[in-house]
Amino acid sequence: MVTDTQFREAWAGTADCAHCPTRDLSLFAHVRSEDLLPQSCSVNHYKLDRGITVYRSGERGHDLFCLRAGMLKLERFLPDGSRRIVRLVKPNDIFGLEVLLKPEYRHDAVVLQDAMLCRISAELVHDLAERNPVLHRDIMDRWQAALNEADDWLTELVSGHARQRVARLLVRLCDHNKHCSLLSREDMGALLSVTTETASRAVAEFKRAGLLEEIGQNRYRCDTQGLEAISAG
Amino acid sequence: MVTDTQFREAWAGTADCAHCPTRDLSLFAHVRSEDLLPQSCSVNHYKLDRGITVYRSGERGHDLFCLRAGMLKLERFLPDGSRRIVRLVKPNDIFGLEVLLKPEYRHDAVVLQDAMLCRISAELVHDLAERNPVLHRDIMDRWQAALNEADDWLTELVSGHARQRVARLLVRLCDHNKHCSLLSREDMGALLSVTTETASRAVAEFKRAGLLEEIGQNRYRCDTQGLEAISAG
DNA sequence: CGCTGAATTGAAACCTATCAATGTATGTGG
DNA sequence: CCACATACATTGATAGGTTTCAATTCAGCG
Repeated sequence: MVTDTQFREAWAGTADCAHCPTRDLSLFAHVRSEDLLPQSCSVNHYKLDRGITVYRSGERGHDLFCLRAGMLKLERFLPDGSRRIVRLVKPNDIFGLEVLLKPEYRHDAVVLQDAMLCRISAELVHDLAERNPVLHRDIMDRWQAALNEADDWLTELVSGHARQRVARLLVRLCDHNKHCSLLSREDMGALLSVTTETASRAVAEFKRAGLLEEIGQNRYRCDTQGLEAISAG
Repeated sequence: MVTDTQFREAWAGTADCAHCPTRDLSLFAHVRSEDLLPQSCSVNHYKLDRGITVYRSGERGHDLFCLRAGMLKLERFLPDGSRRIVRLVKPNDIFGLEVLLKPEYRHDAVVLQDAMLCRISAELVHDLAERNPVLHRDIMDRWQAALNEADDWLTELVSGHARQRVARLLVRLCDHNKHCSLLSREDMGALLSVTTETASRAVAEFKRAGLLEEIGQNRYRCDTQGLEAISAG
């Protein structure tokens, strides 16, 4: 987990939520601006490098997070030690919501791409919700969003042949320009319930077929049409 | 879906939520009793037979449900027509929560074992929440419960060999007496991402090995220890 | 008693996991 | 700057598991 010391080192400033450039996309979109002034709304943000674990499953904690940039994975461990990624966190997603109910995290949260994130205490959220009942709805929206994502995965990413799953994942990773950064093959495996080698074979095959074209350091241009054709079977 | 006519036929009475025998386990556990009197809290309950579809994915709706007895599945369809079960609903679980945010269901909800359920309008929940802020917390608890279930499935039921998955499912289906009713092999397949035949082979093997002993019409006594050994690999 | 749908079983083709080896990029110390 | 170590990706070969397609058995029901 990130220790207090590490948080201090990774500290990137105090957030000014009332004037957040992406406030409309944040959890506090509908909270009154006067409730978000720094004196009553204390939120810090941090820059965390790839590989850092923000929190671990079972660990006690009172903060939830909003990812501003980069990417994270939420993962769980099985009794036999194997690992499964259950969600990817993208910019403007909230993670660690579970601390609103119980001060304990339910996943390991690990940075996949250098991240910028806001740390928000559960207490603050509860206080704001009391004065801004509309926030309850926004919180529920976030919960539903997480559930939708989980359901999507259950339907799309764990059924069908390995190459279909990999293709579906790649399509999901693409941005609006059809560009994407790949996960490590091991992470792909942990996400799709296949082995590292199988994930690697599928990716390599897509590269050879020209469906993935390298345009930089782990940046690829994707032939989303072709990949979708494979997704469908 | 269940039409209004069918709901009328399946109608089993008006619920008296204030005196519900399982109120402590219900969504309204912490709502003031005076707010649950029949004149202000209109909830009907229904008896639905196996095979009935309560609602369909994409269908418009304003009611959520609490399952009192029996079992349901929540399923989704993939573009290619294949089917995946993403959750099982057990007594005292809430389903259809998503209508609190948007009047549209996100799964097909189908009765697996003859069910008794309460139908609660989203409007009622919103009204009660306004007067009983504590209800917000209970709603979030339900959302988190659904998410936990989804995550559990993502970690346990879709990884490992087919016989492991079937074994894990059977353990989950067992009640406190180690008794359970099996799903159809087709449903098991849709739930575990394996084919009907593979699910059947695993179940048949467990029967032969004495891990499942038939004690009645689709009722089995399970050797949970043995099944857990198989779950582990 | 035959009908129907579900469960089971068999055999072959196919796919994936496994184990092992090779290739490739990055970073470190001499 | 190069040699080397390390981590990760890729590839190959084989064993093993799952799907597929087909046939058979079984159970409930009119």
